[in-house]
Amino acid sequence: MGRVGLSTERLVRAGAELADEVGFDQVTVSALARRFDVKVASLYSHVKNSDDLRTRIALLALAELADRGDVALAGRAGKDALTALADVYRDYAREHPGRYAAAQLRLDPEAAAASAGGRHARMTRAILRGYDLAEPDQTHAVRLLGSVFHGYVSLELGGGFSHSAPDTQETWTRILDALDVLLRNWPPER
Amino acid sequence: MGRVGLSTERLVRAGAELADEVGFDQVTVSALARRFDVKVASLYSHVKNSDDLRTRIALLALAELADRGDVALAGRAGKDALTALADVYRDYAREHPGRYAAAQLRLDPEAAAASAGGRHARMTRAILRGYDLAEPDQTHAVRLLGSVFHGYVSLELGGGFSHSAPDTQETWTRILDALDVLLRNWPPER
DNA sequence: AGTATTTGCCTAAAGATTTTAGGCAAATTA
DNA sequence: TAATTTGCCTAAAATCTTTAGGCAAATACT
Repeated sequence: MGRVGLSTERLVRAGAELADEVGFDQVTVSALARRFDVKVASLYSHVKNSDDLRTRIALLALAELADRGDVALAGRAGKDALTALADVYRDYAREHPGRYAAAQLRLDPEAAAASAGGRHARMTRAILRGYDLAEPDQTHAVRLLGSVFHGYVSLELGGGFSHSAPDTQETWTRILDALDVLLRNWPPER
Repeated sequence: MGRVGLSTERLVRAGAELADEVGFDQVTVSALARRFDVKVASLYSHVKNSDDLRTRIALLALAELADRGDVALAGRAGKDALTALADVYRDYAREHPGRYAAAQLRLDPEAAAASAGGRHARMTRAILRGYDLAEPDQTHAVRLLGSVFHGYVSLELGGGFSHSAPDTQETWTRILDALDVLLRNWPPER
């Protein structure tokens, strides 16, 4: 039996696909080995252990998301940019639910530092350049946007908004309208 | 060896404690058996399987959260109610991270129907009685509030806001202020 | 080309978790 | 006190994780 050509790269990529197909928590070293028609032990030359595999998938997802964000933000500002980045998260989660779940994995400090997390924070902050917010309000707003993006996408994906009258696209549009208004009229500290 | 007095109740309760201590995804039938100093197989008389156990912990968490919400909302309206319910989620997540994670478990339709999910939706809608929102805007607002509550709490818990200048309590307060303003001036469809 | 070395996937094996089946003794009921 | 139910047990199979050591294919060197 010749060599299949395993590599950390390929394993992580296949792991991400597997996650999208069966759910991130069903991603297992064994399942991945089956997918390559290879014995389980063979994977341990390319990946430290199960946790390492999952962390790498999370890092891949975060990087892919950041890449999409960069593209979406290029040449946009204000509400245009807000909508574009918001849609990046929502669309990615719908296209790649397993990867999106992976991106939510709690990373240890080391992995977190090496992750695209910083890029995400910078992208959100870039959006706010189109609005007139000084610190610390800008940070408050960054956190609000992060919360809404993540919260909405995660609830929608989890079916929290199912069986409901106004469809979720409509709500999404109106929420982004509302956030735009809010950012243009950010209430001062009282 | 006599009987320890296992029951579904006690197992689920202990499972919730275990989740808070070691994380929801580390909650395992085996670990629970060890905690009761009992053989693993003994648990299977009280719980169908691992999934059943986890689902029951999720249902417990959702019910506890709803109970706290009821108490918090009693006699409150408007921004007072908004803040009270928001704090219920945030405080619960901080006190019981494992349970909060459990509450995020994706339930199958049957379990979802039997869950306190409906109570949560009703509580959020109750808050909006203090604001002047007709359908479908009310539903949009319900979804926005749910997104912010869940998104913020989940990001804060995951350390997404760490190493940061304005502390998270400050941001939380300002976000609730902002939501209050937004709900009082909900932008019409354009 | 021929040899040496590294690399990649394998077999073997141990430990853990999940789950089912069937048994015996303690608790409950008659 | 006898009969029945109930609760925890032992046994065992299936799956997953992980480590150790082996052999052959790919790569590098003379």
